[in-house]
Amino acid sequence: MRVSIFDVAKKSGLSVVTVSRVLNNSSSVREKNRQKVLDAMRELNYHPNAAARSLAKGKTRIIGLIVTTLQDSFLDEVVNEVTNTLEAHGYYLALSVSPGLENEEHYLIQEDRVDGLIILSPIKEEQYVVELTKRKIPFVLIDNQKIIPSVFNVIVNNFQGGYDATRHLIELGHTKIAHIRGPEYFLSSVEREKGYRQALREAGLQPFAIEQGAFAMDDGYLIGRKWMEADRLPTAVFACDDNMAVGLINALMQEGIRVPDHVSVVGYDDQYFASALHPHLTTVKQPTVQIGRTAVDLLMKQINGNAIRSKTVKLEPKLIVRNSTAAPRM
Amino acid sequence: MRVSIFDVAKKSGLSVVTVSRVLNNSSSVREKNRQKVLDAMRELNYHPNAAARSLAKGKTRIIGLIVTTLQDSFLDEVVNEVTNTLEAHGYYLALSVSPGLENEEHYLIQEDRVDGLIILSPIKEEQYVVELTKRKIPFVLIDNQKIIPSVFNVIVNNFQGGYDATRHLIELGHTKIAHIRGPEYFLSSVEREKGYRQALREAGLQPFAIEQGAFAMDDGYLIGRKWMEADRLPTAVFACDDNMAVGLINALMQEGIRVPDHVSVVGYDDQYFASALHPHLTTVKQPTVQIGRTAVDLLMKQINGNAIRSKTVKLEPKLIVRNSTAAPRM
DNA sequence: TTGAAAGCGGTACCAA
DNA sequence: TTGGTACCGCTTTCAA
Repeated sequence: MRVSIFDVAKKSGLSVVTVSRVLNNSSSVREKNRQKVLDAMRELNYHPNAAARSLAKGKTRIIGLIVTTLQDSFLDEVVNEVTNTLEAHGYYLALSVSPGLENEEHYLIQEDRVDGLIILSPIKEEQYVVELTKRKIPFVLIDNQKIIPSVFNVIVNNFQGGYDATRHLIELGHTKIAHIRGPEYFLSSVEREKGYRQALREAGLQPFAIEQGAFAMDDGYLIGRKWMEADRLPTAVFACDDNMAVGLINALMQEGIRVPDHVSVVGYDDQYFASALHPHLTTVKQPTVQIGRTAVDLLMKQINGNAIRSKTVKLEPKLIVRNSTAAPRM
Repeated sequence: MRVSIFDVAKKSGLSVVTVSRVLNNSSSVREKNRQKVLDAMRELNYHPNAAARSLAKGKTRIIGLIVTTLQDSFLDEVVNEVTNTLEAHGYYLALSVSPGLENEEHYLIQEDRVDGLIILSPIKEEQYVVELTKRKIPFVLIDNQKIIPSVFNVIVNNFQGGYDATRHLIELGHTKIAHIRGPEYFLSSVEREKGYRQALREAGLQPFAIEQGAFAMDDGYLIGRKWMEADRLPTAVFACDDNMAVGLINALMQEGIRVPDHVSVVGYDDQYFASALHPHLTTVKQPTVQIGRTAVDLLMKQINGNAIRSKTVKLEPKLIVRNSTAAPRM
């Protein structure tokens, strides 16, 4: 038989109300009685029932985080930070992997299982926006595609990231700088490319080449091979993500073209494997900790009805210089 | 104001009981009335309250999956399979990242938020076993360290994996076969090494060298450098995981030693990056789909009180031959 | 500081 | 096939 709050009340000789107060760290419980209650709980091996608490309070103390994939270093750090920040607020994280909201039947929102939701890099964000707004579930979008002014979101300055990466190559003395961009339906890809172009323009340079891939290592690899076969290699490349950067380096090294001696390469995202491989990849790191913290912050403010300055928070990425970039050979 | 089952009852002109029946797809509701209820639900934009249902039923319909890290391709596939299999059983998955059960305060088990738990590659599994057994929460361990006969677990035949990997190298004609093993406190490491040794023994060969790493790319890299500096390279290597295998290849290629032309390398786990990099890594793949399915299966049987043959299910890994292995040069 | 009683939103039993 | 009602376990008034 399940141990309920009544059993604890009986055992401790106090009422369920007092037990409940102890459970909620309420003030106004005589210390002596609090101890009695705690003792009874321990002896009975009592654990409160989450469903009953949620029902009575109208809150679950759970925040959902919906991600589209688990294959990303980015994710790991964001999840950690979100977990920790939430904990400080007395909330728990329920992670859910879901490619999209096809049937508007996601269990987290279906029955109000969460007090709020964070949605990471959504593909079809509008669906979430519509559904969650309708259900009045507070939510925050991270790294979303379209900026909807009425919606809370945390985004990263991708233009700046592309700019900084390219600027770094220019400052090293490169002039033949190519770019491997991502799919155009990702806002981030487009912005990074804009940053690349802007940096070149300011330096009076032309793009040496611009190729396109879909964030797969093989895309970078094949582009590298193509360049080598055409015997038209840039001296520096800014790739829209680490996968393509590593793929490119892989192709070059295989043919004995050394990075960064012959070609410098900059990636984007700071994936684990990219920093672990030699040469350690120069890349642009997302401010993962800040992203996680900010998202929770925005969510808590919504839930607690606090005033909010701006619904959109834009964070800055950070160039991390490692060993895949160097001055060009003369 | 929240829309409750009473509102639906009123609107549809039926009782809450009937509404509840519709909600649970109960038989014995006149089709006409069912429609009335459904219409009312739609009009009112009604969504049942999960907490109330859980409380009344004594079940949450949620299964927790606790993982120690998100940095693993293995995980992604298992999670997908678990999600799908659970769905077929009418359950939802709540994923939680937690390094261990330090304070025995994991929210998933703290307040019976789940009907069951799957724990993936736990470090300190005893803590879970003790706590969950005490709370009578059904659970299944995946890839656990110690086999506890009284506990349900899904494990993989790591001995076989090590054996197959090594056997593959032997069959290619290699005789100078080294091994990079993992930390000895992982049962899987120990078993894979045993498989390696057994395969060699059967072929009348001696280990060419055995080094140890901690599943980091850099470990493989440094071991590779060490071998090269000592000018004592094996012609084939079986690494205990893909990270170390890739790190090793990285070191070799950097010095112009070609894989598999000069050295063949086999990894373990089939991580995404390992199969994407060139040469595509020959590796041993965990049966992720089967693992996920089996774990859910064992859990459901526990929950439903079905008879169970064996509490431990051992699955077989599978060697995947790609381009990092070839016959030795004469 | 404490407790009695009325919910929170469903489900389940029993009777109609 | 339908509905009245007790109840799931906890929190929240309100009064003492």
